[in-house]
Amino acid sequence: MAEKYDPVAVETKWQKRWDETQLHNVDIDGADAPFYNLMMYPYPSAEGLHVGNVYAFTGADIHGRFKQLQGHTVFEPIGFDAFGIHSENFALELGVHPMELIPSNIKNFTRQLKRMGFMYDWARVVDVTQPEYYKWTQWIFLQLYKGGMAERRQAPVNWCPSCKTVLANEQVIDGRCERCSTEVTQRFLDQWFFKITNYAQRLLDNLEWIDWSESTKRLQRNWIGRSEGADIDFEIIGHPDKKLRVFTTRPDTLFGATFMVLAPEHPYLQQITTDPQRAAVDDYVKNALAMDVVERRKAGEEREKSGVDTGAKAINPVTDEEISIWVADYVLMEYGWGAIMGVPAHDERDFDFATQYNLPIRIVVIPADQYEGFDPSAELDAAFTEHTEDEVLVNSGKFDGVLAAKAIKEITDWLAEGGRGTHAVNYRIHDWCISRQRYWGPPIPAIHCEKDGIVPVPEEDLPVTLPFVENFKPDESGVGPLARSAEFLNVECPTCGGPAKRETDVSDTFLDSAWYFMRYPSTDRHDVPFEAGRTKKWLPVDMYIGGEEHAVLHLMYSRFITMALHDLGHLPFEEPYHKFRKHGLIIREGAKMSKSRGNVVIPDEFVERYGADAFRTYLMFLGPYEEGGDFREQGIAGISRFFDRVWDAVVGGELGDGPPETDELNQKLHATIKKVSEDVAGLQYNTAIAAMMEYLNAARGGGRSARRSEIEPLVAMIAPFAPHLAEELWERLGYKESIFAGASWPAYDEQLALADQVDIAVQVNGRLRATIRAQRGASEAQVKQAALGEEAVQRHMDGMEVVKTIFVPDRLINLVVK
RNA sequence: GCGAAAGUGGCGGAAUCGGUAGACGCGCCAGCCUUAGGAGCUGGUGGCCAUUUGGCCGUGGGGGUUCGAGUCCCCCCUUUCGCACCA
Repeated sequence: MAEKYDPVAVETKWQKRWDETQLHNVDIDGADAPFYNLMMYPYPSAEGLHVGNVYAFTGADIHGRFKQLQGHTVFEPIGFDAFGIHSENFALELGVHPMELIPSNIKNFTRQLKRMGFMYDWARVVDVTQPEYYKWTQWIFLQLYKGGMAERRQAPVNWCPSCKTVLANEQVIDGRCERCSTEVTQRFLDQWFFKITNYAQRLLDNLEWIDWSESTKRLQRNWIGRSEGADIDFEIIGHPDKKLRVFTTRPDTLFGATFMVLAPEHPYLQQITTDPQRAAVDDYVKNALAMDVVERRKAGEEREKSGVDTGAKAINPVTDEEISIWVADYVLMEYGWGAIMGVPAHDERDFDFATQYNLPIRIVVIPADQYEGFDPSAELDAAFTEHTEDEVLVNSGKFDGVLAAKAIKEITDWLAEGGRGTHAVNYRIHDWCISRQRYWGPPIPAIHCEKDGIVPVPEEDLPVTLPFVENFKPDESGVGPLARSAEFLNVECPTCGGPAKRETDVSDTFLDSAWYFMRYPSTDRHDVPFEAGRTKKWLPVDMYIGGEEHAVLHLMYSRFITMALHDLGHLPFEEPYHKFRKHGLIIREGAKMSKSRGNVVIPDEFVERYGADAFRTYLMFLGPYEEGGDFREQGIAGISRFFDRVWDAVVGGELGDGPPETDELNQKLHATIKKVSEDVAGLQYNTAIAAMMEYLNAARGGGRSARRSEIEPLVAMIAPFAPHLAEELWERLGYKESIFAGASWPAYDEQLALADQVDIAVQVNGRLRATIRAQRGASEAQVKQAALGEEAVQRHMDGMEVVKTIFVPDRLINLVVK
C-alpha cells in the first residue's frame, strides 16, 4: 500500500530543516534582487495567535514565497508590537508585571508562528520593548523636536477614564476609547503633540500616486478632511482690539450671515459677554463643558440645539449690519476657529438654530430659474443648501445675479482687498497627541528644568530606560506612574546642572510602529537606527499587507514619520511603502468572531488535525483575500483531499516520463500556470487554488497516473500555499536543494496556453440554442455554416430569414432572424 | 444624515472591455469498494415541465439601452464599512 500523507510529520521535518539551514535568513548586504515583503507585526497577546493574524500573515507569506520562487531575494521579517495600553491592561488584569508577561507571550507567539511555516528571517526580529529598539524611538522624538515638529502645549484632549490616559483623536471611535470602549471625556492637560497637520496637504497629495488599496486611500482622504473656503474677520462692537475670525466653505452666502456663534471654549467668550448676559452664558458654558464628549456628539440627531445670546454684537463686513453673537455647543472649538457665521437660509444647523431662537433668516442664494421676479422677502421652510453650478445670488448687493460657484472666489477676493478675509483651507485632521500617562511605553526623552524649561535629553544619554516600577497602575491624576520612581524622576538638568525632573509621560505605541519597518534591516547595528546603505537597498517596502483598521492610525502615522525624517535629512524617500494592500476580515459561519460569542477559531487545533499547510490554504480558499471570507469548519476537508491527491500523484506510484500525455493536457497545464501566476501576483488566491484543483482533476482524470512533467509544475505552484508539502514532494522528485532555494516557479508558453479547439455558443435571437466545437480562429463563414447545420438551430429559425449575424471570434455567434 | 462597497444555487464563492451564469470546494443524491466507516473511488446536483431529443424560468425588486445584460443607465429595497453638528 502506498505511503499516506502525514501533514504533521512532514511539517515537523521541514520546520526543523529550515531552522537548521537558516534558509530564510537573508544576506542583507549582499542580496542582488531584493524584495522587502512586510506584514503588520502583531501585538503578542496572552491568548496567542489569533486566526485573524494567521489569515493576514498567510496571505503576505504566500506573496513573499511566490516572489522568492520567481528568483527574488525576499526579506520577510517579523516583530512584536509589545508596548502599549493593551499589553499593560492585560498585565493589570492578570496581576503580572508586563516585564514578565510580555517575554512569555512573545515566546508563545514565536512557537506558533514557526508552526505556521512563515518564511521569516528569525535573525532580525524586532521587539519594541527592548531598550536597543526604543532608544531609537526616543531618538526619533528628539529629531522631530529639534526640527520643530514636536511641541508641548495645553489643549483639550480625549481622556479615557478607564485607561486613565489621554488618547489621540484617531483612537477615539464614536466618542469611545478604541481599546476599552469607555466613553471618553475632555480634559485640559499639557501634552506632547507631533505636528502632523503641517503635512496634511502632502499626506493628501501623495495619495494620488502611491500604489495602495483604493479603499484605504479613501479612508485617509476622509480623515484628512480638506475643505476649501475663506477665513473672514468680523468686528466686534465695543472691542476694537479684537476680531472674530471664522472659517466658511460658503463665503458666497456672507450677505446672509445674520448672527454668529462661538464654541463654549472660545477664548473671547468671557471678554465680550455683556454683564446682563454673563450669568446665563457662564451657566451654559459650565454645562456644556461638563457634558461628556459622547453626549455632545450625539446632539446632531437627537438633541435640540441650544445656545445663549452673549449680548455682544458683531458687524457683518459686507452688509454693515449689527448681528448678535451667541454661544452654542454645536460649534466645535477644534475645527476652524471655533466660531462660525450663522447663515440660516443656507445651512441646516444654522436654520435649526435660527428658528429656535427667532433669529433673522435672509435668502441669498436661489436656483437660477427663479431669479427673474424673485421676492426678496420670501420665506423658507428649510435651509436651501444645494450648491451646484446653477445657483445665483440675491440680496447680495453688487453680487446679485452672480453664479454662487463664482461668487465664492469673487467675494473672497473682494474681502481680501479690504483686508477683511482671505482664501483658506481647513483640515479635519488634528495634531497627533503622543503623550500617554501610562507605564508601558518608551519614556519621552525630555527634562523639565525650572530654570531652562523643557530640555531634550542629549542623544548620547539615550536610551532613557524604562525603570521597573512595582506599582504601575495608572490613576486619575493625569500624571503617569513613572512619577512614582524618585530615582527616575529626579535628574540633573543637562543644560545648567541644576535639579530637574524627567518627563513622566511615555509615548504612544503608534510611534513604535511608525518606523519599525526601517529597523528590520539594521537590527544588528547599535550605532544607528537604520543604516544608510541597507535602507537604500531595501526601502521603501516593496509590498505591505495588513488590515484596513489601521488606515488612519498606523498607516497615517508611519507616512508622516517617514516624511518628517525625510525632510530632516535622514531618509532618501518620503513614502514608506511602494505598495500597500489591505486584506479582508474573516468571519465564521456568517458571524463575526469574538471571545464573547465563543466562536473564535483557534489555529492550533486545526493545525494539529489538518496541518499548517491545509489550514493556510483553506483560509486562502474561503474568498477573495482582499475581501475576507467565511470560515466553515467542514470545508477544510476539501483542501485535505486535494493535498492527498497531490501527494498520491507523486508518491503513489511510478511517475511516467516524457511530456504531458496529450496536447489537451499540455494546453491545460500551460493555461493553469498562466492563471495561477497571474492570480497569485494579484492576491487572488482563491481562484488560483481552484485552478490548481481543476488541473489536478484533469491530470488524474479517469484514474490515470500523472507523468512527472505534468505534476512537477503543480508542486511548485502549491509551494507558496503549502510550503512543507511542496518541499517534501520536491525532495521525493529527486531535488537536493530546497524548492525555495532557486527560481523554481514554472514558466508557461502563451501560445500553448490557448486551446486550439474552442466551444462556440450559437444563439438565435440572443437565446442559446446549441454549442459547436471549432478550430480556434475559425472564420465567421465557417462558424455560421456549422451553426446552420445544427438541428436545434434550424428548429428555431424555421421559415425565417437571417437578417443579421453577430460574430465574436472563438466565443459566440448570434443569428438574428425574422 | 453624508460617503463608499456589495446583494448570484442548500452554503463559501466563480464569471464584470456586455458575449455559453453557477468554475472550484462544501453539502446532498446514486453507484462501487468494504466485516465496518463521519475513509476512498465513479457519476450526478439552480428551479419548474417533459419518457427522450428538449422547453420555460432564473444573478435583491422595478423600468430602460442592446442582436445579446449578473455586467451599462434610472428608480427603489436590503446589508456591510467609514465619517458624523467639520461650518
